[in-house]
Amino acid sequence: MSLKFHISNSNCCGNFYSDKIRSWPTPKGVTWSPLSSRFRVRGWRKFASSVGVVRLLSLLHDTSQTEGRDQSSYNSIETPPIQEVLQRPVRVRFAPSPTGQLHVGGARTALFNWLHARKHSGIFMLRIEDTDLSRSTRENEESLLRDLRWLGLDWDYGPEGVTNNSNLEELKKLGPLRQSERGFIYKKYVEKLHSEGFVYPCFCSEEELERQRIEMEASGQTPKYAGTCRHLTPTEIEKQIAAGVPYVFRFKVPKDTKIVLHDIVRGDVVWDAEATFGDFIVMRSNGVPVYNFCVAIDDALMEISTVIRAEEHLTNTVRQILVLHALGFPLPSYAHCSLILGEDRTKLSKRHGATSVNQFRSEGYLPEALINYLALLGWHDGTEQEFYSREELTKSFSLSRLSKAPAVFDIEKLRWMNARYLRSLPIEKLRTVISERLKLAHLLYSHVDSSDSLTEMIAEVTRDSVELTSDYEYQVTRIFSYPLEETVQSGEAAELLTKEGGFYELSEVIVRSFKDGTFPCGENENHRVLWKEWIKCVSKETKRKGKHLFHPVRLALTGKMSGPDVGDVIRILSLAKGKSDKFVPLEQRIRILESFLARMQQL
RNA sequence: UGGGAGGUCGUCUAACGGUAGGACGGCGGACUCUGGAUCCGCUGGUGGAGGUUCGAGUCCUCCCCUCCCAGCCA
Repeated sequence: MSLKFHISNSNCCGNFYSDKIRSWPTPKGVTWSPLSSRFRVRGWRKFASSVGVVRLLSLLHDTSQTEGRDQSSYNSIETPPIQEVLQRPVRVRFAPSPTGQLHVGGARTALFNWLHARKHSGIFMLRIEDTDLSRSTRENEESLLRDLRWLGLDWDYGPEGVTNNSNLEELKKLGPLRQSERGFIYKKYVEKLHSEGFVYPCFCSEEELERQRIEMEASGQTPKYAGTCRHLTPTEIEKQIAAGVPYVFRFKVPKDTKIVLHDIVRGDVVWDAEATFGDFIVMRSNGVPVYNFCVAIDDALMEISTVIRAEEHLTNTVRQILVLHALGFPLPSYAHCSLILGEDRTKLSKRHGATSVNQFRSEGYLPEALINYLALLGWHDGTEQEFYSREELTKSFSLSRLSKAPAVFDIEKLRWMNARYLRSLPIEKLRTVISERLKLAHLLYSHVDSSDSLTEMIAEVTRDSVELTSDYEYQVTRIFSYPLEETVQSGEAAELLTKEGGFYELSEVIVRSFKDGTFPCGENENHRVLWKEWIKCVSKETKRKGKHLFHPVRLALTGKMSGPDVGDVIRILSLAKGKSDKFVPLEQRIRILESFLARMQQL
């Protein structure tokens, strides 16, 4: 299908704005106070409903709407039936705004788009929506791209304006998909809409609009543009322009127009255009077009088959459909995915703690685990499967199985899933991860190879006690340390320090065994066997077993009350020689233990 | 407030109108030591009220609650 690129550029509207579009100055920062905080009139509705007023009012409203109106004059703009769209070649996009880091909500939207494209051998594009110049940065854009790559969500075409796939060369005609560089395109379409009477210049100042809003709220009305400039005569318009009054372009929201959306996730949704929005701005006074306009244009030019995005944009679809329809573009289909919420059931944001993909990476989550978790948040394939490889996801994914209800982000479950992924990692991969992490934390000399027996041993010993890759730092630091004094002073070992506790008795045995060379120091390849034998001998000699044997031995040799198998710790200490300077070697531990015993004897 | 979308264990989710099931968490037990490992067990839910039906999470009506849009943000 070929899309319209033709622009009617000549016949009207002169140079009203052509000069403005050239430069995109930084608009002043606007602080937005949410409407909810401006509306404090909660009480009356409760009261009214109790006496049935609301119902009565709504009935009156309904009659007034239909009364004396020619039903046939009611227009309907409808998105194509879902079945029909599913026949089209798949072209989807992820369109983030570089106003911050990629968060998990965005990542999930990107994932769903990616899965849909890959499943149907379609095209997945990345478009940067940076029309808010004051909040968008190149750093954010770069971090966005890096995070998507880390997640393995590769795009076929994007802001770079290049493609590796020779079959997709035609995409290059779109130009780079970065909205701040596409002003000239949007400008043409504003001109077209103006010449055809779909948009009009509005000279109301921001202060004036704010005043109107406050007034409307005060009188209990829904704040909406009053249409002050809608019916200005050409003479009045020229006069204002001549006087240098700044102006925006507003879209004339039509009367009696029904917007019908066949949403793949939400089903059929219907709005009355006029009841939903006042005339909305498509181009700011500084010549920069706004989100709802750019999205519509770009989705059309990119020939997007299905817009897959978050539910927060559901109502925005009305404005976008109006723009598309006015320009004669075919409508895409839409799939509005439910939102990800924080624990308090509000939209996930920074105050909910870790929410950005970047944070999850640095905290030691694996991309596969994050992908798996996000896919299952609001989607399932009807089976009870919980673990999906990327290929399995691609195979099973279906937009029609997306959940309508929003989902609370549960970091506990993500941790659990990450742990499962980490533990099932092949040993070679695990060793690489471990040695990278440990070197970064200076727990391992940088020259040590990841295939070293030390990393292998660490991988094996800590396998079941890590959930995040960053846990290796903590685990190894613990294994390397010998905090005997601290543990004793904390009082948690009090029981072991009594006569029955056995700490002194077993410490004596250990020191003696170390001195006469019968102690398994971890040098031997067969260390585990030797260690078991040694434990057995000690058990026989001291007539202790179970926790009465292991607890005191653990304390004496590791200085801690818990940790991995003590024999394995001894082996790690031996293997660490010459590979790290952050550990307390066995010999030193014995010395510390000896002096501790001596001190205790004096008391 | 107007328009729109939602509501099944604490959380994520299943259930042609036919036994409310699984997973995370929590709790308990087992593993001749520890446990953030593993295995086993337990816990706990259809927002509310009516109605239709032999039978309702599912269909109907009303109510309640949550979220989204209502900006020269996206």
